[in-house]
Amino acid sequence: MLHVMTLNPANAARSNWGGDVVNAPCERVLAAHEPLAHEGDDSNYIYEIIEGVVSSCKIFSDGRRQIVAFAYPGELVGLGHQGTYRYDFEAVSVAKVRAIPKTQLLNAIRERPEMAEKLLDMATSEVAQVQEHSINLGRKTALERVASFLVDLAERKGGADDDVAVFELPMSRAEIADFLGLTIETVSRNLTKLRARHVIEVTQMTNLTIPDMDRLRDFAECEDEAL
Amino acid sequence: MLHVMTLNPANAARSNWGGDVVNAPCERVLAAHEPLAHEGDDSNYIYEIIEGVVSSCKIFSDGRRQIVAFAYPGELVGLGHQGTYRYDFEAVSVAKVRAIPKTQLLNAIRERPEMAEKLLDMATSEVAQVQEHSINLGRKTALERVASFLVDLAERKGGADDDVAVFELPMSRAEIADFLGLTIETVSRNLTKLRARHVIEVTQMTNLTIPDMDRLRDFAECEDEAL
DNA sequence: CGTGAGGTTGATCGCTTTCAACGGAGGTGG
DNA sequence: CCACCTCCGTTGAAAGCGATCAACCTCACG
Repeated sequence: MLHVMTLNPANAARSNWGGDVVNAPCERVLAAHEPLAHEGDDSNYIYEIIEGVVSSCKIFSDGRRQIVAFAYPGELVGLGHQGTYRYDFEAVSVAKVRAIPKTQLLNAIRERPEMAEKLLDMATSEVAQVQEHSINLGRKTALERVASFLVDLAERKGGADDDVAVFELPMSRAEIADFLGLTIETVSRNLTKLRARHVIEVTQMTNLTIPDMDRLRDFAECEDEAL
Repeated sequence: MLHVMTLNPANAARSNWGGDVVNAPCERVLAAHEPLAHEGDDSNYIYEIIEGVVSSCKIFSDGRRQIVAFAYPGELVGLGHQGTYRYDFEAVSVAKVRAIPKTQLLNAIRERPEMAEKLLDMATSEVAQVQEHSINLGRKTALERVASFLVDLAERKGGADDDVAVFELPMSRAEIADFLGLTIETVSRNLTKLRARHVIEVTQMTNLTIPDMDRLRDFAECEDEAL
């Protein structure tokens, strides 16, 4: 049965998709906010996130931005972009990525069928993530979106199904806003609202504590949080 | 090089993913609004759309709905839903689908590597579609969303890059609204706004004419409509 | 200690929602 | 054949949520 690999931190060290057997890994370290590739660039490489977070962002001619996804360690960026990239890719915080030439990936698929299966798993789990996010964008209030985002982040970072979560926010308010389809101000207001109700505790801007995940989940209005 | 197959009507008759070589196709005809599967059902089958349109819908406990995607002929529904389906699937109009047992699909992947590649293409193109839609939901105004939706629909139905498009709207205002993250009233208002500006012509509710696609594209605010 | 970037908070505006009424198409039964 | 009903779509008026505009705060850095 096809199954999606869990993308927990324990997997970060080794390659999820099996690319580690290929030599010349071509790793690249990115500073915070350093671009990895731009929309329209030739999509010669697919990038595997080793450490940190990378954003996929669409910028409109009038300045509007939408971050389509954050890619975390173990995930791929640039898969399925034929010819040229459809989005800007940029490191959110310091990040390390492995550049995989598309041609090499193609060969790997052809030679090792289990590789294709693994990539299919990753692609379908990306579909699931983006679909879940489009539900947030389409039908949730600002508060619910912020709460959903924090739930998602906490489940990635923190221990699996812990009741309490402590973690760092790698992204700025602006990036959260552009991901959630809101403004910086609205994100800030709703974070303080959650703080006021003691759903979250914020220490020095970038450090978060969630004393009760289930309470946060209530604010996210997700009946099926078991993704 | 990986490339996504074009999902134009010409391909609708035969199977896009190659499943036609497998016998016992198990076709199913659905009436308008007939459910194909429900969220939480065991995901034993993947469905290939042969004719018509099928929606993937999430329903909240408080009644809010979000249609995550419309699946058109040649596309798959249920791919990557492990264990149970994550959404309700339902025919928008009369539809014909082919039910493919998951186990059979798995075997096909293992035995025929080019099948895995094809499925990967379909999955990545689904990612692209959903990402594009989440941009609409996150950063576009109601008018832009409606226009974008019509552009998308016209490009699927009408001749490839025709200047003028004539086609039928298979879905109701409610379904459009739930797809675009709007209300029925807002969809209606913006359709009349487009009609008032002679961007579209509506005859008997379900029949649309777009005299100038580029003008409609202007309203969609998509600099890169070449997807 | 001055400066600037990022974050918070407040006041107002505007787009979309909500509530409500109306109209047309299709179906049913008298 | 027509009255009646229901569903769907449209249109109008009012309300509300998030955006916008603006001020202030905090902290890192020179």
